[in-house]
Amino acid sequence: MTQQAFQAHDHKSCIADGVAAAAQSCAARKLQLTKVRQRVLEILLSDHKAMGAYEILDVLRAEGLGSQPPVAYRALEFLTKHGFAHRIERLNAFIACSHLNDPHAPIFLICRSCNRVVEAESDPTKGEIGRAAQQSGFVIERAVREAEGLCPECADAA
Amino acid sequence: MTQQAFQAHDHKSCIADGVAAAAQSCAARKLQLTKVRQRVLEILLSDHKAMGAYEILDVLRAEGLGSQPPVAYRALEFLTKHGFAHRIERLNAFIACSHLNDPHAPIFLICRSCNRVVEAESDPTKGEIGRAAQQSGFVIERAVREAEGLCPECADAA
DNA sequence: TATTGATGTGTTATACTATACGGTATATCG
DNA sequence: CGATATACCGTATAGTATAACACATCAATA
Repeated sequence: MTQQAFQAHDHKSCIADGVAAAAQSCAARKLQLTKVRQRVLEILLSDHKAMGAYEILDVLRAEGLGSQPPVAYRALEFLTKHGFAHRIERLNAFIACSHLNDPHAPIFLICRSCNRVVEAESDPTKGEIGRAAQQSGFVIERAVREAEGLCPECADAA
Repeated sequence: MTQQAFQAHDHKSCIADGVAAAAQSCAARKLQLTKVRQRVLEILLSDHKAMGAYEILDVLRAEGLGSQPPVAYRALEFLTKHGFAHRIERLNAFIACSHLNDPHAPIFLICRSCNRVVEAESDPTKGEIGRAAQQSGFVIERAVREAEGLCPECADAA
């Protein structure tokens, strides 16, 4: 785990750094980080919670950047496809990536009390899923690994 | 992995055994395996694919067992709550449990080509997710572990 | 320059997934 | 029996996601 969003940290830098890293990555890969895409990334970076597509759309709409669902979904598709954001299946929601470096296979820890989400990372072909796949000759292309529970603070409070 | 649904097997017994085991388990736990609940379980057992709630509802409707979404969702809630079926988050769909014995933490291998799904099993507190949680003091209550890819047969075909 | 193709945006309409709520019936148990 | 909980059904509505078509931009190229 390279980032501990359950703990206090310099959050402003999360946004600035995230956008800067994405911009650089897009430039290097000849991808277009357009206005809407960048704004959606900023919105996702603005906290460590997962946001629904319609929640994001509400923000875009208030800013005149688009009013219909496809606007949000298209931006989210771009961001997730290129690794700048991830989809949390359990929540039908999206979150900015916290490992904007290399291709990676995220694990998410979702606090059901404060709704914060932390992204960890580890090779899915290793571990239990990989072992199960190997036993049956299954070829993994994508792995969903999400844990739901209580973050340290909420666990203490309870 | 105690069952290899990617391979040929006596499928009729999947249904019969599954229903019998569920009936027995319900009796022991004083749960009501009502007509609709049992029928939904049979439908899920009838193949090793995940089925959407509305797909199940279509069958119920054709049989006069109910016509509105809540009918299917209520039965599915019962079945998943008591471990007779599982929800596949990645697919917004449901599948019969193949380990009708003890409480367990399933792993699913989803073939994107033939849509078959196999359930494996292993303790989620161990392995990568547990390690990530432990590092941050996160308390896991439920884990989603789903791999998408190609089953042996479809991988060979490709 | 004119054409073409690829990509992005905007909008309308619709499909798919899921639950809240109100009312009735049935089971269980003191 | 009466009380409580559980299951049921249906209506209505909420929440999530995509198909399809029109228009704009830009880069490569005939």
